[in-house]
Formats: sequence, C-alpha cells, structure tokens
Amino acid sequence: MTETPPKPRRKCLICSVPVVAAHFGMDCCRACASFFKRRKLSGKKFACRAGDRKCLVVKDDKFMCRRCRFDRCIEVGMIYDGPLRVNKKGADLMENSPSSSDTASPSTSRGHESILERIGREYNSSVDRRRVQEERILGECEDRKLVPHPTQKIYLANYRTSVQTYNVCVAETLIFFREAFPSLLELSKQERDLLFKGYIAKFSMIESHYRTRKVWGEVKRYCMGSVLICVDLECTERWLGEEDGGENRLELLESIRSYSNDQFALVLPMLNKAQITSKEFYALLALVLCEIDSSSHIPDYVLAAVDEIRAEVFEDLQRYYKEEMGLSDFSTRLGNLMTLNHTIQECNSLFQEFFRMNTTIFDLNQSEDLIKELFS
Amino acid sequence: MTETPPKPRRKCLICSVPVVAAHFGMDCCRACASFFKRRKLSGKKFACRAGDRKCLVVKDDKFMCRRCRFDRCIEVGMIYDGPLRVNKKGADLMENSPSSSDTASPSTSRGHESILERIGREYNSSVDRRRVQEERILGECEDRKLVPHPTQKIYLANYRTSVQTYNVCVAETLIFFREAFPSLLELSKQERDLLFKGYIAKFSMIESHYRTRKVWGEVKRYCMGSVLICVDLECTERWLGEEDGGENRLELLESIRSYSNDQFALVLPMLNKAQITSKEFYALLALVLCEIDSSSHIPDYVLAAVDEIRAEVFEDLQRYYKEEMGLSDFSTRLGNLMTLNHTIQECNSLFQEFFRMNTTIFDLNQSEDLIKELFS
DNA sequence: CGTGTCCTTTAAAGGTCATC
DNA sequence: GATGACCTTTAAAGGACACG
Ligand SMILES: [Zn+2]
Ligand SMILES: [Zn+2]
Ligand SMILES: [Zn+2]
Ligand SMILES: [Zn+2]
Repeated sequence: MTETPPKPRRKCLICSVPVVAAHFGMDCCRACASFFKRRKLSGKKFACRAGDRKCLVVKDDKFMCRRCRFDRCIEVGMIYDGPLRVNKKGADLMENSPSSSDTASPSTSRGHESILERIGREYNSSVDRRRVQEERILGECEDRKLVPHPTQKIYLANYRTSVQTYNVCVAETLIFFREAFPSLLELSKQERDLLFKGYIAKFSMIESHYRTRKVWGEVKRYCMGSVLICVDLECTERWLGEEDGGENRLELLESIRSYSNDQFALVLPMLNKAQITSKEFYALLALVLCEIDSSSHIPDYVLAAVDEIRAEVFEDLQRYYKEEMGLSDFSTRLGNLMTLNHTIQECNSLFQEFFRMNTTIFDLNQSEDLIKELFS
Repeated sequence: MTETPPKPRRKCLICSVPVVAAHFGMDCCRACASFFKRRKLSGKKFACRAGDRKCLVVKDDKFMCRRCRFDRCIEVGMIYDGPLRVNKKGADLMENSPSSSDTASPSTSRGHESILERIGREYNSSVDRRRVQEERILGECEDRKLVPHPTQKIYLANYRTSVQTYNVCVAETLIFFREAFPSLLELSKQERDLLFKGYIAKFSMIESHYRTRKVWGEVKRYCMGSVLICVDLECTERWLGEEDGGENRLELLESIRSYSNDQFALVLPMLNKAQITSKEFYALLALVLCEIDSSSHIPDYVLAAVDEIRAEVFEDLQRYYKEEMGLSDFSTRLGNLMTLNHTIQECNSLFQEFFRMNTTIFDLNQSEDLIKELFS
C-alpha cells in the first residue's frame, strides 16, 4: 500500500549484510556463522592478509581477510564449544538396545559409555559436589566479597577460602579419579595414592585455566581458584591477609607470584591458541595423568596401566574428531592438544618446589581424614 | 544387560529433582520453569512464608515458599524478558498481506507497525549507530581501560569519553525522537526542541538503568554511562581526572555524587521491583516524554499532541499485556510501570539544577553543530 | 487462581552440495 | 579445500488443560 519506509533491520555484526536470525549467540549472517564454525573446528589460524590485523571486514564480493574475520567473530562474543549432538551417520549400530523408553540415553546411542563421556560425566559431577560445599564455605565466611559477574555468583578468594576450597577440591577429585579411571583399582592403594599425588597439581593447573576461560571468556583480569572463587590478578597482594601464612608469609607470596607469572607465560598462550572444546578438556584430564616423569620410581606395571588409559583416550579422541566433529584432517587439533599437554608437564616440573611447599602449608590446615591420609 | 550404575544426572538447580533439559538458560525442571515464567509475567511478589527468606527450596510434596523459590530462580541466573513470539490466537487478521515470501515480517503479521514496535525498532537502531561511533571514540582514546565482562567489550568511563559519548547520544537520540514520534513533526521546530530538551535528561536516566541491568544483571558495582562505557561505582573519583572540569571541578564532583546517590536511592529499588521487559522499557521511553511539568510554559496544543502519544502507548501496552503476555489481570505490571514513570519524573525535578549545570559543561565541549543549535 | 504435565511450534543448530 | 546457499533436525519456548 504505502511505500515501504526505510526500516532499519539487524545487520551481521561481522560483515554488515542484513541478517534474519542469531547464530552462536550473536546477530550474524549464515555465511559468517558457517565460517566461524569451520574455523573453530579446524583449529587452524591463518595469517592476516595485510599483516596488521586491522582489515575492515565487509561483504565486498570475495576476499575478506580470514584472520581478521575470525578475530571479529571472537571480538563480538560468538561462542562455539564443538557439536552439541553427535553425527547420526557416523555412529555404528552395534546393538539395538531398548533404551528408547523413559531413561535418557547417555548422549550417544551406543550401549556402553566411552571413556571421554565417563570422564566428562564424573568431572561435572565432582564440580557439582564442590559447588555445594563451596557455597557452604562462602556462606560461613564473614568477609566474602562478590566479584562483578553478570550471570554467576563468583567470590574473591582469600587465604582462608582458598585453603578450604582446595581441601574440598582434593577430596572430590579423589572420587573423580576413582570413578573416571576404574581400571586403576587393580593397583594397590599405595600406588594409586602416589599417582594421585602427582596428578592433583596438574589437574588444578589445567582446571583453573579451563574454568577461567569458561566463566570469564576473553577477560584476563581474573583467574578461577576453584568453582566459586577467583583471584583478582590486578591486586594479588589482597589474597594473603596480614596475619595469614605464618612465618613463611613473604616466602609464600614470592613463590605464588613467580609460579603464577611463569604459568601464565607458558600455559595461557597455548590455551588461547588451542581453543579446546569441553571434550578435549576431558581428554586432557586423562592425558596429564598418563605423562609420568621418568625419573620417578614408578613400577612398570603401573606405567602399563596408565598407558592403557592413554591408548583408550587416543582412540576415543580420534573417534570424536572424526565422527562428532566431522574432521577429515584432525592433525592440527590433536597437535595443539598435545603441545598443551607437554606444556603442562613442563610447567609442573618447573614448579615442583612450589607444590611441595604448598602441600606442607595445606597439611597444617587440613581437617578431612581423607586428605590427612593422603599427604602424610 | 548389566545393572545400571549410579550415574549422576543433572538436577533442578531450584528444587533438586532430576531434570532433562535447560529452561531460561539454566538447568531446571519444567515445573520450576513454569513457576518462574508465571511469577515474572504477573509482576507480583509474595511474602516469604517463614519471614526470613531463608527457606530451603526442595520438592517436598507441596508447600515450597513462593518467595524463596522465586529468589532462588533469580540467584541461579534464570532470565526471562517476556514472550519471544506473539500469541497467534489473539492476533486479529485485518488483511492477508502477501508478506510471507522473502521479506521478513516485522514480528507480527499485522499490516502496520504498532507504536511500541516502532519505538523499539528506532531505539535499537539508535543504539547500533551509537555503538559504531563509540567504538571509534574509544579507539582514539589513549588510556582506555577494559572493564572485566565475560561477553562484551565494555570500557571504564572517564571525563573525556563521557562527554564525547554523551554528545553522540544526544545527536542520535534526536534522530530517535524524530523517527519514533512522527506525529510531533506537526509542531514547530522550536516546540520540538523544547520538548526534546526536557526529554533527553529523563531518557538518559532510564536508559542508563536499563542498559546497566541488561549488561550487568544483578551486579550493582557498575553503572552504564552509554552503550560501551560504564562507571565503577566503587571508585567514582577516578572518573574525573585531576585536570578535568576546570574551575568547577569540586562543585561538579559534588553535584555528580549527590545526583547519583539520590537517583540510586529512588529509581533503583523501583526498577528492581518492576523487573520490566524490553517492551515495557519502550513504553517508558514514550511515557516519560508525556509527563510534562505543569509549571513549564507549554502551549495547550503541544500538550494535546503528547497526550495523543500517551493514549496510543497505553492502548498498545494493554494489547501487549493481554495478547502477547497473556495476562488477564495486568494491573500489577501497569502499576509498577506507572510508579517507575513517576519516580523518574520526581527524580528529574529534584535534579534540574544538576542538569542545567550539566548542559553548561557540555556546551563548552560540544563540537557538533546540531548540539550547539539545541542548547544555545 | 496457582500449579505442574503434556503437546505443539519454532529458532537455531546440524548437514549437504554446487561453485570457485 | 574453502565458501555459502539451502535443507533437515532438535532443544527449548509457547500453550492447553486437569487438578486442587
Ligand atoms: Zn556476515
Ligand atoms: Zn587482516
Ligand atoms: Zn525444580
Ligand atoms: Zn521463604
């Protein structure tokens, strides 16, 4: 009837073409959504066409700079954590289980759960348990301070809450360790405890970075100490109160500073480059267990047991890359993941001193019998 | 085949029953999701059954405290901003337009756009324009500081960026004013400018609170100054640099402090209570224009023009409540919205001094001819 | 009315394929 | 092999209704 007025419509936040729906949490066109997903999946990063990473990203018939287009996607806040559902075609039909009734299937139609599924389930379950306990710890803490986060209740860590949540973390991760790697139950309790003692430090390291990225995205100011607490990296001195740490106070502060500085210098760049998915993180939770320092006196049959786990993880990881992610060439992703694995190993070796000291400190404060037993 | 192992499943974050899917962004059961939606829609708040707002919310056959259940929903981060799509049944079929082809329909199937749709469209369009210009302003600012936000790039406001973004806001809001209220084009330019001069302060006030809630949720530490910049309320003194503000520096600081303190005391509680949806915000953008101080010397025919807008908004608002929100009794929501409207009016009257001074300050810095013309 | 179960609808994710 | 148009599938939102 009347002439159509110039109604402003939504535009693609990446390339400015008109857009009808949201993709990956942001207003963008289907082409940019496809592009972002492919780039995330492949794991490859390209160089900027101009070299200065300042190309304008607009739909000017072909030749958008791939690096700058991807950077723009990250900048506007698009998120993609790997496929949500598994590829129907690729899945083999080993048995026709009658699981279609009321009980929810464990995300694939296969009869038994894969190792990555099991690790993921047990990890998330341990996080749920830790969250409940941390809520209680923080509820009892008089001077708790909320950190500004728009969607979650996150608190500033202090010495006391760090020690308490770490104790909870150790206890719950021990359960995770038992449930996620049941094959290790064939070893003696002593051997398992030795493995766990070497594991918990590496676990804490990768978990901290993983949770930080999950909770804070591209924000570099905070570092998650556990499920509900985080450290403000711009005022780390606030973490340790004047009366905390006893006679080791200054020493402790210096250790922590050097530990975190070097860790951020080593692990963070790798983690940013790898952009790992949740499933890859679950794989990492197993792979760091399987990297055992050859200088430590571990019997061969224990090494054989972890090698079995490593092989199972690699098999499942390849299946994940091929079937679920639909990658024909997954060498880049696997390479990134393995580099990350070795970086963590390296970082862990560098700071064994710190962790030994750490263990001593936490020993003084521990209340749980379980932990006393472990670190005696 | 084998006995089902005790696999941990997801639980309702509100009442702890097993849950199969997410609702409103969080893992919760369908009952809690329904409950949350109904409570959000109705706008009513109930008193806590025990009085201390500390009831445990668990599915123990009837009698969950409604207040504590709702509080828990907010706490875990559930979000609901009114129905996403319009009720098909309620919509009248005035014409059968051939719009079903390629051009996207303007969210309802009605031939012409309602006033709230128009205001919303023009408001969002003005925000898009401001975002582009603010990105440029901040790109040129040497000492810009990112505020930690997991999904958006938000910067800390300083005196310079505040002035610049305010100028952009005035210019773009003038366009919004013209496009959203076309009926006012029948008035003279002088009359429209007079209306706009009274409008811009109230606009800034409600927009600031609306954007703060949208960007920061329940976080009370930051207050959005414009689209991309915000003030850290825990160190407001950083906002004004040592050399900013000229001879009025201390006076200016004091004005701002008292202005913001009182505004937060008056407007914030109402806004938290009302929990307005986007559409209600659009209605408010019109309603605050229509509240004109009787002491000002505005001709009757101008008052008649804004009264026409007010009537149109009320009509559309009722249609929204009835048809889109499906409310049979919308008195609580409308009451909350009107209280908010009057609180803003009251707050505006209280701080006319501040804004007069404000205008003078911004006059000294303005570069756009448009603004010079307006505030001469 | 307020609640919770169940069914329908749809926005956004997954997947395919011709083109370069 | 990368791209983007064009289908197919599904998780989560809307809506109806029986119960108290
Ligand atoms: Zn695009
Ligand atoms: Zn480039
Ligand atoms: Zn529930
Ligand atoms: Zn209660």
